[in-house]
Amino acid sequence: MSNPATIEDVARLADVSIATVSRAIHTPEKVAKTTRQRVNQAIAITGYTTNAMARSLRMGRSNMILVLAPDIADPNFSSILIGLENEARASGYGVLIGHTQNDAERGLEYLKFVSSGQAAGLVLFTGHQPFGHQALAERLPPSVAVFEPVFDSKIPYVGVDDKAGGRKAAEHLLSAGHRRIAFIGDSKTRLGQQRRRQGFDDAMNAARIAPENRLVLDGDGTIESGRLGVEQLFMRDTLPTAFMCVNDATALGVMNGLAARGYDIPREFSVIGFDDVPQATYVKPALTTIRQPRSAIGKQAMASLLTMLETPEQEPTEHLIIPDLIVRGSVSEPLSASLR
Amino acid sequence: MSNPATIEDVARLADVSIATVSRAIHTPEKVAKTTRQRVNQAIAITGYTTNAMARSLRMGRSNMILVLAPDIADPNFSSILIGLENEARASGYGVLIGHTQNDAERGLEYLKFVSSGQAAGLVLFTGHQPFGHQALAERLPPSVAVFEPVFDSKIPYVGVDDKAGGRKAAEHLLSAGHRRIAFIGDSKTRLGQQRRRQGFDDAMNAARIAPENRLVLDGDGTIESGRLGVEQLFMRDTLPTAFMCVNDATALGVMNGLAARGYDIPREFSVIGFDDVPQATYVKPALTTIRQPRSAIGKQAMASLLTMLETPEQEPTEHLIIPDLIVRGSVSEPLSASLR
DNA sequence: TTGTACGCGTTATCAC
DNA sequence: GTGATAACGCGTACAA
Repeated sequence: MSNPATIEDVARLADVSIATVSRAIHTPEKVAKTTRQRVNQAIAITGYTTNAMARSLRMGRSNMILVLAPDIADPNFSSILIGLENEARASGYGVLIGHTQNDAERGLEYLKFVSSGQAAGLVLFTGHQPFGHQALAERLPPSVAVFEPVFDSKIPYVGVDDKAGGRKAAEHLLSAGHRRIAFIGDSKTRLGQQRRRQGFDDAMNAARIAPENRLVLDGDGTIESGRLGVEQLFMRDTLPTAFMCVNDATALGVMNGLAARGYDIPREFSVIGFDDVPQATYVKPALTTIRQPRSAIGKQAMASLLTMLETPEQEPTEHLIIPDLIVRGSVSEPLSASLR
Repeated sequence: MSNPATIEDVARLADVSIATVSRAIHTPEKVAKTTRQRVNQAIAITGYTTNAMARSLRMGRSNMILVLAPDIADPNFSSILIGLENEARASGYGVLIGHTQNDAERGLEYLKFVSSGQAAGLVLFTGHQPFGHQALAERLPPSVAVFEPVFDSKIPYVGVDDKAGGRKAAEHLLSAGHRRIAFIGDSKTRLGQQRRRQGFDDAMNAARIAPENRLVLDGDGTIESGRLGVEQLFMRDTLPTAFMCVNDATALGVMNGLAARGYDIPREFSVIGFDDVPQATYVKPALTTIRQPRSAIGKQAMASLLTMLETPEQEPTEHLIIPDLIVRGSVSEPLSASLR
């Protein structure tokens, strides 16, 4: 008998019906002490564990949450994940991760997984809807987006307040005395990046910085895009005194590009990032940045998802968390100021 | 009708029995052209997708592989994962990730997942058996271990040849002229670490280095353990001229500790790591190390697992891949040699 | 070529 | 307090 024991094996051994076994497990108070004991004994002997699949099939709902991530190596991912997991586990849910690699086929596969009821809810780390059959995509289970809002959808988003964070970053640069600032990493499709850009603009407007002193460059948030931004800027007439980067990866690229040209940070150029990835502390000088409250995001996102599961009628809400500025070594006053 | 369409909805619409629908999907050649077309049309209209859960329950086998990882942020993990995924997908399997955080409760949860047939196979990234019910642990599905062999078990291991790698690293140090070398990161429980240590010993023996010139320190493979190793060594009389670290994290810690004491690498001390994590290139000087052939490991591991699934009678085999030495900037000849 | 009916392991609704 | 039994959605002998 190498097959896992079923509820029937237990029933036979305890000499009761399978109904009684099920009751003994889920509503112990409704079964007589003595029978309950017999059942428990039988369970111990057979090593019975309820078959989660059959259970979910019958109940039409599982206790697993699927987290969809395009890139598992994203330094933001793991700590958000831990927040998600801890909160889920506290409510008796388990967490499974699907790695989509930004690939439609893989997305479809996971979509089938959830649509067949093997997951009760979905956490999207992707910034877009999972691809796949139209029919499947329309029947998404309760879902939340973390880290990046889902473009063009009504999926509730839990994450950092990008606009407020962007504003904080820009203000830090301004208060250090910078007046000509480059924003690296504008985007037409990524909502989070757009919002950070908005915060930047708000701060610049409030400080009455003329538009020609705002150098805005596109970028996709990669290290390369940061390097590229530096190159593009050096081909222009006017250089900024500070770089505000849409995220830390971009900032790392910018620092890299600047270092390659022999410039000293922060003496000659100031750089500020966004996210506070682990890398930010290792680089020299350590990167001043805006910190993502990652585990708080995970915790809140899962909490939202779970309430959606328990009370489906309730309208889901966005949850924006204001981030903190982390001052390290990559920002100082502009060179021109100290020359005066 | 917001519920997903079932096979019965399709059958009704195509005016056939569910058996015919099932056949039309799985053995199209066994159903008449005209009926097949009607069925396909009905499928298209309803947006039907077969319920993977019911299917697995009926067939007693799913097409998902579960990957168990204690720490999703391990820089070694993601590229091994991609190797696993590509290979799995080529054979029609999907990959799901369970993050155990080295926690027994979580391990048990995932164990239940597989034991209820929701995953056909298991990939262990943990270095130990998943914890849980004895009964469950004994009924593990076909499994392979990657990255780190599973201690005290017969689960086949696919990974780097740690001993050969350890030997290569030591030989590199020796051929640079070092004769007093510290090994940081010995372990009594972790097989991979032990094997690297063995390779180290082999090389030292072959070079006839006296045991008193081998400084072996315990360590758990974390950055902290590297720092700690440096501290411990500096409290002794004799210092090594080179550090062979059980992995890159340890090496980073060692470099960190050395830098904190104002030493120059590689002029005053040489350091070599093992793994070749992304970090290794960013640090200064860039770390000379042994490279894990990560995606090859993932590919081979999944291939092994899949053959175990298809032909269960076959004896599983270990698969050791010889790693390459990656020479960067953290090793040079010992200071004493250049002083001569 | 197609349809009927059973079973996979549960839970829940009835009766007793 | 307990036991039959009907679902959940699917695949597949077996019968037609």
